[in-house]
Amino acid sequence: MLSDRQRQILQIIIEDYIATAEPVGSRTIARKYNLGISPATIRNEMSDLELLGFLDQPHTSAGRIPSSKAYRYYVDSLIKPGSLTPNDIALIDNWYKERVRNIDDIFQSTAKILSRMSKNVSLVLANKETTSKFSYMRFLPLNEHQAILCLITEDGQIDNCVVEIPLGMQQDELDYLARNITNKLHGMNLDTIDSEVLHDAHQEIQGDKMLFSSLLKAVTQMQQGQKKEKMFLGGTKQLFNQPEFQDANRIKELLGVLEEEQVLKDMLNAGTNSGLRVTIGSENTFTGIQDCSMIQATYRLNGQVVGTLAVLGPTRMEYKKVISVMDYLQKYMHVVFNKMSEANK
Amino acid sequence: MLSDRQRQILQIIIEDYIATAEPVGSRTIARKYNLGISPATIRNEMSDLELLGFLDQPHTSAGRIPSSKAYRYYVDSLIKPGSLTPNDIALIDNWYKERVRNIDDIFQSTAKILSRMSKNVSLVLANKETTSKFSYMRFLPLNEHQAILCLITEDGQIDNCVVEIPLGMQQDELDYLARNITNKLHGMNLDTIDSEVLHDAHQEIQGDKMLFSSLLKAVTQMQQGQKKEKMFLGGTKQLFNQPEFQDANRIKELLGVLEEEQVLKDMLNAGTNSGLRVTIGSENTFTGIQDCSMIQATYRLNGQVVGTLAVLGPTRMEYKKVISVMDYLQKYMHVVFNKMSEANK
DNA sequence: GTTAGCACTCTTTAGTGTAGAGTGCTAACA
DNA sequence: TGTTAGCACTCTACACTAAAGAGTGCTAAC
Repeated sequence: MLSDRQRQILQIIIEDYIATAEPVGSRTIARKYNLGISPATIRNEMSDLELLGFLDQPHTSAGRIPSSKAYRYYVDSLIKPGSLTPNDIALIDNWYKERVRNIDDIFQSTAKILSRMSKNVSLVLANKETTSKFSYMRFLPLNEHQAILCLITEDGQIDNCVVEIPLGMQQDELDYLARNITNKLHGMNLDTIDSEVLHDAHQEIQGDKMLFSSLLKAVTQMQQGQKKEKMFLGGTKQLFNQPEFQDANRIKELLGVLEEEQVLKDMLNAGTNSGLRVTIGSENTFTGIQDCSMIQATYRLNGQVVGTLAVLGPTRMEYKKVISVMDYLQKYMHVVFNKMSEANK
Repeated sequence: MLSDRQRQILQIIIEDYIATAEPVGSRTIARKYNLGISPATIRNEMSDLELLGFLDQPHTSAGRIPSSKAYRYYVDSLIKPGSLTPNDIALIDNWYKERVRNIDDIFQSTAKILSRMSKNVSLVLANKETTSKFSYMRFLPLNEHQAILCLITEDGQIDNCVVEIPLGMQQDELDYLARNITNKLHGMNLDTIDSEVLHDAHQEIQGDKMLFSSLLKAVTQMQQGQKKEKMFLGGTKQLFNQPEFQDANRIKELLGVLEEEQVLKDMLNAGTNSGLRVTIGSENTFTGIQDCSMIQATYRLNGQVVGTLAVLGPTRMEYKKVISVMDYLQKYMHVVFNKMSEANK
């Protein structure tokens, strides 16, 4: 529906605006880019593009800036999948080598490098929703009155809580008890164990309420530990170097959004189905970021969603670059994760 | 060294400026406060106070604002220990009742209420530096190749790591090993155990490097877990509602400071010796907050520093109110902590 | 010692003029 | 019919000016 020339002009305007943050005028285009047509012709095309809703004009004597519709068209139809420069690739590779010790480090490092390369805020959500299977339990002695109740899953996770020993109960009785309960629960998915399932165990404990509630507490604690979502933010300061966020009130508003961890989580979880998701300006349903764009990608391991990466910035964002970076990071995380699980074997 | 009248005028200027954030002029004072003297007299006194270094003048035709020296004098000599309003007390009491489940909740809640009542940023540093004594270790079975190494301290803390079982070694051999090492280490302060101390243990393991390094790893992991300082921030957004922080660049600078967790920790740890510490404006040695004041208090339990509370804001701070709030919170945390350890008994 | 009076200083706000950038329209051209 | 040169027009940004307002410092009188 757009002519080749219109597409060309639109792309130039978008990319020039992304680079300079200044409205783009017809003369600028004619001067900077060699299209072989005069400013007047460009003006006519721009006028048409504005009617079609692709361009906005801040005021009569300013150049044009791209509308949300233009960015959408740009992302969907104009961008060709680019690749990173060798420099960028080397930067990322070294980045991880120096920093990664455990899983949290991976997410943390990813947040940092992502914000650094995108010059915007990065959000990394670690979904630790893994469903492990219950293996066995033990009471480790502590003192006369207390013991440590340990739950162990088949994949080697362990959780514990301190319990009161019923008066007069000996360690061998506790061991017996642990064995019996273990027999009942062994091999069960951790998240299917609830107070009802534990009811059988209750009989083992012969109605000792304290012991039972401790057991329940340890189980739910472990379940929650598994479900935990962790959010890593990077580059808040950088975001406020963007020329669109130089106003104190705007900064405060954005800070408000970034402080609400739950809102951020909701935002990231809203688009976990597709591979890569770009939400542009007014497409955002969350208040406070309607002049922002967000690019997010989920990262899966063995089919399970392990994390979500996202970059949040002004609609005037380097979509091409950010998308390439996220693409690469997605692949890279795979490698890093595999290395890590190798190391744990 | 100051006359009664000078003290009175100084106090009025400070408190008026704290309340309004506007330079205070001689006519304003004469109009608002009934001192029985004319603006001209007040002007003379103000002139003297300026010479003495207590007042500054932004420009010739503006009123006066208090200098750091004035705030210092105010805090040291003019403030009378005030008490909170019943409203405030009720607010705090309810605040904790609703929110506190575990230790981290206490710190988190404290940060929130502190920032809310001070209208500035609150910092709460939880020093978890407790030195527990090593009790015993165990190898819990996991699978043919791996076991879970558990370290238990006398106060019931437990830490673990997954270790490779040397080829062909049986569980009873592991148990034997654990018993022997336990005999050597039992009762030792956790932080005195290092690779040298573990050398004896090394002989027990008969030179198995893997096992030894796992043991070392578990011990250091546990030591680090003990040392962990945790920082809770509250009310960043509120700080930027203060009229002195309405400039985008100033906001960015402050954000930079608040993002540097290590700097904040150093700031808080710098004044842990005294009970209550007020650092005013240029007294601050950390860059970026030289127009800020910080009020901090350490919270001790059984003589050990458990946490540090602090409020960071512009030098124009409601010292009186903040000091009372921190006073109260300090006492209140004591109560909450005791309740918590009661519950754990 | 206190105070009224007054000149002086400085900020703030509104208003004016100008340069510069960019557009839209029209008429001429290929 | 598409393209372009030319020109009037619009709007912003910036500099400059003027006037109002707040507050001081000084002096002379009480």
